[in-house]
Formats: sequence, structure tokens, C-alpha cells
Amino acid sequence: MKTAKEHLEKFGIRPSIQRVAVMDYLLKHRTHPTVDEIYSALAPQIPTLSRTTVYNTLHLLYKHGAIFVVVIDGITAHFDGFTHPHAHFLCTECGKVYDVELKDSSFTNHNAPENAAEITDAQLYYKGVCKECRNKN
Amino acid sequence: MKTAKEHLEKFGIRPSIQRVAVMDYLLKHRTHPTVDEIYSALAPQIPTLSRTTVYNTLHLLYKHGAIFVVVIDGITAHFDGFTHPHAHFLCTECGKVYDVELKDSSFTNHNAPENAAEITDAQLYYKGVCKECRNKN
DNA sequence: CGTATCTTTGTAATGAATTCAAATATGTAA
DNA sequence: TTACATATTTGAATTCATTACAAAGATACG
Repeated sequence: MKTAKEHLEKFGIRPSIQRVAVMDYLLKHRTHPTVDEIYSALAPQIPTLSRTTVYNTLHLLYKHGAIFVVVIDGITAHFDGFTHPHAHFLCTECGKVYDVELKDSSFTNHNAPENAAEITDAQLYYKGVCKECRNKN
Repeated sequence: MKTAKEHLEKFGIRPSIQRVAVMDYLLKHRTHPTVDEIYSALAPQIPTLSRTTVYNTLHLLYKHGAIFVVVIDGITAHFDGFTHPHAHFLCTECGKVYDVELKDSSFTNHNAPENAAEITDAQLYYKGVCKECRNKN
């Protein structure tokens, strides 16, 4: 696996300590963390870290295509360092966001909006109940 | 076109004045309005109308499958009274949300999440710049 | 008519996200 | 190295969509 620093440089982003830490966290934690989860995890290592920096960094990473932003629950943004085409599944019971492998990823092109001059992002979301939650009841 | 009242009854929702007004607005305005747009449009006709009622009503309609909720810009929810399968396209310049006709709508089944016990919703979002905005520059 | 239930209302609270200006760090040229 | 411009980080204050909640009002049903 490429290091976070290499990742950033690949996307033309200057690798500051904070940026490397955020990128590294996203590469190592495929759990679609929120800003607060990222901030809380990194704050002990970087005591001066500010929430604003986490926001700034995530915006920057997104703008350069280094991460996905997953706004699936309508409340909080989740972040994903895995940028190969894939969909997401939100379990509305436990709130977890799962990756969904695409067996057919050609649909995004087939269905592209006619009145679009440019498409920068395409996301496929599922909502429902995951098997773990269903088995609990 | 079916009336808003008939629509609500079809989905098992009691047609109060406020609910009919919201449903009617969504059926007649295919612009994916926000809560505030709906509230502002209806407040003159229903002077006692509360924003909370609009929220309550939209939640209820969504729960009964009478409308779509489109959270595409990550900030504000947009509402859609047209519930046949279709995708959405957000122009990041003007903020408009467009309907996207699906030429191939079978992808949702093909790509359904493996660890889902139940799927309640599937949404396909595009982001980019619409032709009108591109032509302005 | 009376009571239980459903619906609406408005205020207050929540909390994710943004704004902004000051402080700090980094890169570059002399 | 030093000096200066630029880039980045920080934290406090603010914004604003959404939710919580309890009281008021409307509706259904015996």
C-alpha cells in the first residue's frame, strides 16, 4: 500500500503533517469516518489540531479527487479514502456505512444527465438494514 | 394527473389541509424544493403554517413512500413528488437539481449490497455543471 | 356530547459546517 | 543565513438546517 504522503503528492497536494495524518487515517480505516471521528482519533497525536483544519483538509482532498465524500444519512458527511468506483450502503439501524462492490459500473455512463456540460462526481447510495442488525432482532 | 388528496390516500396518509398543500406543491413543482421554499410558498395561503409542520409532513410522506428525499448537496434536503425510478443531477454552480431519466434502471438490482437484509431506498446522484451555467461563462 | 387520539404550532435547543482574522509554518530569492 | 511572500493552521464566533418538546387545536368515534 502506498503511503499517505505518496498519495497526497500523486494528487498534487503538499503533504503537511496534518494532511498526511488525515490521509493516513482514511487509508487505514475503511469505516467511512465523520469529521469528528477523524478529529478525535488524531487529536492525541497532534495536540494543536483544530477541527477547522480537518474540515479544510477534507475539502482539499475531495477537490483534488483524493477522497470520496459520502453524504448518505442526510446529516453528517462521511469520508472515504478508497476512490475506485464503488457504491455505499447505509444501515439505518446501526448507522454504519458499508462499501458496495459494483458488478456493473457502466450504468453511470449509460445514464449520464443530458443537460450536463461536465460531470465531476457520481454516487450510488443504498439504504436499508444490514444482516447483523436484522439478526439481532 | 391525480389530485394531491388522492395521492395521500393511496399511500395511507390522512389528508389534512397542510398535508394536501405540501403534496400538491410537490406534484405541481418539479423543481426539488427545499423545506424553506415549500414553507415560503404555502405560508401566504395557510397563515398559521409552521415550519415544523412542513418538516413533519415531509418525513411522513417519505416514510410512506409518497416522495423522494434528495440530499445531494450535503447541506439541505430537497424533496421530489415524482417517485418513479430516476436519478438526480446537481449543478454545483447554480445549485439546481435536475431529474435524470434512467435508460438502464436495472443496475440497482445488479449491484445490491450483499450484506443487506433489506433495501428501502436506492439513489443515484450526479454532480457537475449544467449546460446553461457553462454557456454563461 | 365527551373523551381519546391525531395533528399542528412555536419556541428552544442541537450540532454540523462555515467564516474570518490572527498566528504559525514553509518556500524562495538575495 | 536572513528577509519576505505565500501557504497553512488555529480557534472563536457565527450560521443555519434540523430536531425536540410540550402546549394548543382539530378530528374521530363511542
